[in-house]
Amino acid sequence: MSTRKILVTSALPYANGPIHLGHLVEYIQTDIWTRFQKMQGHEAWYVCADDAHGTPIMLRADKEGITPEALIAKTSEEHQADFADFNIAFDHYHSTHSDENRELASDIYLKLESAGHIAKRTISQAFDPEKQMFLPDRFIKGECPKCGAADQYGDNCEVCGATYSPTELKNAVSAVSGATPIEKDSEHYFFKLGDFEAFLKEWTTSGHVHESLENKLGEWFEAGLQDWDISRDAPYFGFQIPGSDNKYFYVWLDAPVGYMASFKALCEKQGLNFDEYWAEDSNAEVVHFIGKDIVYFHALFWPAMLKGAGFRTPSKILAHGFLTLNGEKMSKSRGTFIKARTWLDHMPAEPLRYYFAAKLNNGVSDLDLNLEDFVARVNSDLVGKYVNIASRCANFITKKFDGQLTEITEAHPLVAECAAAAPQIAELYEQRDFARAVREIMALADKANQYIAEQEPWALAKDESKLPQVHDICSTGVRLFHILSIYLKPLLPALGEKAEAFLNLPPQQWSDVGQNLSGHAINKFKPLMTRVQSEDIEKVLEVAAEEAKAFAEPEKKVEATNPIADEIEFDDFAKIDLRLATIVEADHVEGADKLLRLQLDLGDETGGVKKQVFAGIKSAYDPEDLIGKTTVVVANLKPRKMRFGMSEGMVLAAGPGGEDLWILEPSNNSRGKFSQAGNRVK
RNA sequence: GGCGAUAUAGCUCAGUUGGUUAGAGCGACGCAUUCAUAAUGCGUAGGUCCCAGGUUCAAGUCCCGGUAUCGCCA
Repeated sequence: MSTRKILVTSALPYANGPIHLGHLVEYIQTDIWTRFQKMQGHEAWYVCADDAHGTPIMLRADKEGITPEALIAKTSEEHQADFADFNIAFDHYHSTHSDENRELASDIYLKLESAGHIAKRTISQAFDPEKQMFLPDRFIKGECPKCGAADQYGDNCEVCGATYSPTELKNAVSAVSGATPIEKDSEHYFFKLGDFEAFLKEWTTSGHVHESLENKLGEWFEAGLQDWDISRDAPYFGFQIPGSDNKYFYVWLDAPVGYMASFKALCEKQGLNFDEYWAEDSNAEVVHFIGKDIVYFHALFWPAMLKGAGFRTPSKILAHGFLTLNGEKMSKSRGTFIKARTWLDHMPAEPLRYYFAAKLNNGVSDLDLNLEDFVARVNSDLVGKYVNIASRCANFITKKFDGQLTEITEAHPLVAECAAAAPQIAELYEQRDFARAVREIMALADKANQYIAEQEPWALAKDESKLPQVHDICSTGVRLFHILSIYLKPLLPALGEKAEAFLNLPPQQWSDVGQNLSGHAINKFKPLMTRVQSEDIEKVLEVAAEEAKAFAEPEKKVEATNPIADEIEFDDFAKIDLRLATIVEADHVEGADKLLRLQLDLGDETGGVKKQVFAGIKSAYDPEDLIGKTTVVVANLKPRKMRFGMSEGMVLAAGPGGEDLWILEPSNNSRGKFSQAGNRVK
């Protein structure tokens, strides 16, 4: 088998927040695949970086009173600690805010520009006059133009699902300063994606992306490839575009370049040849693992950029689905948003690696973390089946045979069968069908346990003359455990190391599956892993629930502008006779700015009392809309002489004033009954 | 709203180009066993393959319509 050169990447996590379990699906998937390739003896490199640019990071740093550089340095440290503790073994972890990335992004841009793939034109965009900055869609809030829902973002409505442009939003405000955005012109730079249509059509349908994504890509082609806006105006945290005054690369332009930049840094560290992997004629493999949400960037923009700048294009874009928790989308407010660190505070990393692997295949379907299933599956498979094989054999070897294995016949049917599965399991790893690989491996573990149960070494051990048989059986069991350990090692690197320590073997490669352990001395068995406790899961969920509260509360912490009045006795309230009344007449009052004159009918219960009331609701109601409505009136208020006539009561209304004023109207009840004028309000 | 994906046992999932009686693991129940971290082995129960049409000798699988869930809309 020839040695492959493979550069592997995971999508770059954004430096604006912590790593959560959803992120980990991808990093664990990528890590398993890369570890597998390394075990095969291939030259595989796994690089990643923090995605450190863009408006959200700039604003967050501003809010925290630190520089963006300080913010991303802090985040990077946290991200790397999280990854390390999940045994994600990057060969290099970089940042898109790095010299390598600046050089590469500029280089790619300049090449695209000189080849005529960059267009410049002026567009009009929302601008925050207070902060003196252009506002991305996500930073404009207002009312949905379709359904009127309040507090919606500038791109789509979370209530009715409508999509629109920020300029259509009603009563828009800047989420940054609260100011009303204005429209402002600015020159933007565009990458002419359409120039690459023919290339991309060919590229995307020739095995570089998963076929289930071809439909989706087809849609995009059908809609027509549009120019991509790659510039942002200052202030912006990013790289200045060469040859421009105040234009910066849009974060998504330099993000994928970060893959190259991280690898470049690795090259300097390891003395590798960058061009061997990235030159146009490179025969190395470049494999990107991504989530299905960013296929557009990786399957269209990215290969087009590389092609246009004279670099090689990716070998594979591998997209996975999203993580759900107990069947539901992870949500910060519902307390199902679990950070990597929260998990690690209460649980070991490897069971999660195993569980994800057991459910990952090469498709893009979503993956559910069912916590009950997780506990049962991990304990049953790993402790009950796999570790148990070593555990039940080791004592005999240690106590009766001084830790020495016997002559193991590789021709033993079960050993032969187990070892013969190597190519098939390797192929499943290669195809990223980890779920199937896990099933195959566990089926072999079942067979090992069956074998030991049938042979009953514990029964034979009672008879001195049968000890050689016991030795054979248990040595075979250990050998089977050895093979299974190699199969599981990409998934469970830490457990694999413990297994190697027990087996007294150096770090195992895939080819060691065939290694004969005859006469080999093993070490005393120590429990390799402990069972996952559901109480620990509970703790994780409790912390997530706490965080959900903290997430929800700040919104409620508003200053009381209109505090509740002093307490009163019931008698005080009972003195007020509130009645339902029908508005029978309503008209404007000559010479009054705020008043409307209402003629009210207080209904039969009052003996048909009619009252004239002047109400200060002109700013919010037209008289004709009021006629026929039933409302609430203070019926026993002492009449008061006003300039325009007698006011014999008071209509109740709520709201701060102006257009924001609402009179009260009784609602129909659930039994379909209607209230009547004259009913007392109590 | 447009487009896409998914729907199979209590739970999590397999089911290859349509082809006998729809499978696995976990869970439940029963039995056996005690070397092993209450770990293993044998067995039993459990399914209207989301609903409704259609194609076919034959549909979990193909086609059409619907429902639900999820995602994407640069």
